Amino acid sequence: MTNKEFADFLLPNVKHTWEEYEAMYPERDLPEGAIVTRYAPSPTGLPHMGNLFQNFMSMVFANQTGGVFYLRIEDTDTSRTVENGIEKILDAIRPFGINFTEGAISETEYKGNYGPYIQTQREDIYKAYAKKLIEEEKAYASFLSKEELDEIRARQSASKERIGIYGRYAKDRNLSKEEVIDRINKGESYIIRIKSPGNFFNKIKYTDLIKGTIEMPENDIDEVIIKSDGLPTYHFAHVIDDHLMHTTHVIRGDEWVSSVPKHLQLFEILGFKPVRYAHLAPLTKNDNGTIRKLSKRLDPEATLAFYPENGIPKEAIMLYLATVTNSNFEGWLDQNPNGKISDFKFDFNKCSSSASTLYDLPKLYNISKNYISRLTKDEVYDATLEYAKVYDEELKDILEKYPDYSKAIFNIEREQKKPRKDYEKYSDVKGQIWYMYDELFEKYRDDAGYDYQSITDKDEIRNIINTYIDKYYDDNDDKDTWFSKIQNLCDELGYASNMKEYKENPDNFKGNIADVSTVIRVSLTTRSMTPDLYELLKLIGKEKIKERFNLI
RNA sequence: GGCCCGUUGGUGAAGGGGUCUAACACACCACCCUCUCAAGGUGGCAUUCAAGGGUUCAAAUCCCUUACGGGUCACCA
Repeated sequence: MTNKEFADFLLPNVKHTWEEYEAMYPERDLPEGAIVTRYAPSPTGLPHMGNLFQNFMSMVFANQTGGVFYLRIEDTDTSRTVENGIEKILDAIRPFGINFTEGAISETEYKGNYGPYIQTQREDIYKAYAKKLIEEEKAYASFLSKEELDEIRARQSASKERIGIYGRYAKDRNLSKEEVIDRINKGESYIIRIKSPGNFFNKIKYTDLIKGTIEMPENDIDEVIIKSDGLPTYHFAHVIDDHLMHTTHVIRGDEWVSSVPKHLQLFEILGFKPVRYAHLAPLTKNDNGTIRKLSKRLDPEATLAFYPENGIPKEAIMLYLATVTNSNFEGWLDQNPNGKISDFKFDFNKCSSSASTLYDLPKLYNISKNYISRLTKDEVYDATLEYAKVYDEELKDILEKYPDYSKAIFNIEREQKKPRKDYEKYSDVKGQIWYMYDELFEKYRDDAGYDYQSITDKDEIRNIINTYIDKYYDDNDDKDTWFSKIQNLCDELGYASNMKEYKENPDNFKGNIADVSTVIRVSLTTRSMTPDLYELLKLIGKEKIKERFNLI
């Protein structure tokens, strides 16, 4: 029996040869230096922040080199695959503006010339290459049962040996074809293992794009490549797919670093050009002084749904991920306030090689706050409305009822060189401006509690606001006139209209212009901290100001 | 346990033999500014790079040991 016949016997009914598959997926026609990379999740659950980060990096490196970023579904563990897993992944990623140039687009469809992009639909391909290896005597059928495997592991562990199927433990390696055929005909189940040519005492070196040069022992483990259900293991599928799809760079979590010797060996055995690896450290957080991995169970911010739910702009998240990717991005953005992420040249050398990447929510919020402050009033209005449509009906109604008025509110101290930074997320908006709308003011003013600061005497408060509205306030005043009238009010009532004078002789006055302004501010809004008072008064208008003052 | 990786201020982090008594950002503190807050301005905030040892004229940067943190050792990905 020839090797070819033997391979046919072990893996029957394979439709194409590996040469045919090579021909079906020719080299991509891309510019020099183009990076082809992918996101390759298992449809076993929802993606988390770490995945988004990985996606962000992959997309950015592919885009800036004129390359390709595609989605491949690794569903070879059929027992863990969840229903609609692909849709769930797509839905979770969609709100963030991650764009795949090719790959799976639904449970059944894909776009691109290198598909299918779902591994269970590629079974024939993996088998074709497994047959090649069997023919070349680089892979073999192994009959080790679960019990035998457990026993070997237990023995190795007891004698403090390395664990795994290698060397003398790879006992099916040299079975004769006749014996293999005989056992299969008797109904024994088998899998295909690689016949590892490696020696544990040799070192291999590889250069990780992020972690730098790493030296590790050669792989000498006879790794499984085809499981008993006929599907490939991750290791085999990775190497075949990334070769056929002409992936140049694999950006993945660093739990894979220790598998690199296996993967590199597989590339070599198959005669493929290896991909370049970039291994990402896990995202961690500082939990009361201890650094630990971000956890979907413990940390809401690990879950992608957290962001849209809280009205955190996706652009801010991208900006944050950009600074996590290359920390010099932040400085660049400072120099180029209108710069876009796509204008920045990301560099693998600038990726942190530390053992963990801190995921810092306060920092994200800071970036978000700056981002929102740079938006125009129309953009803030639109984005807030979009958020409110899904998560805050009351806010949605009020924004839709008063579009122009709302935009005028958003425009206070906005669209200028150093804009006001009020909101770090769209869910902050209502809490900051509710008092500008009569409906909300009536509803919430009692609960809000008037936050008077230094002047708390009721009669004095009434005296200040009544004098002000009757004698001084006019909707048509410009800002300077408005301010000088506030000063006049102070002079009339015995408060210092000039802060410097007040600081020099505080005893000469009942208080100062800041105290008086605060009384007006609080009486109008209930709050001691608001945007520019002049703008607020003007927007609300004399009649309504009067009504609100009468409530005091 | 074996094998890998990491450890710089309150936080993130730059820097990979001399220009480092350590960039930058966030946080914090103080003062300044014709109203509060925000913004802005000025100044402050690691004599030291996990600890110890070594190489060198010279170390945060190279080497060794220790400690701590992370990852991995499946017919899971």
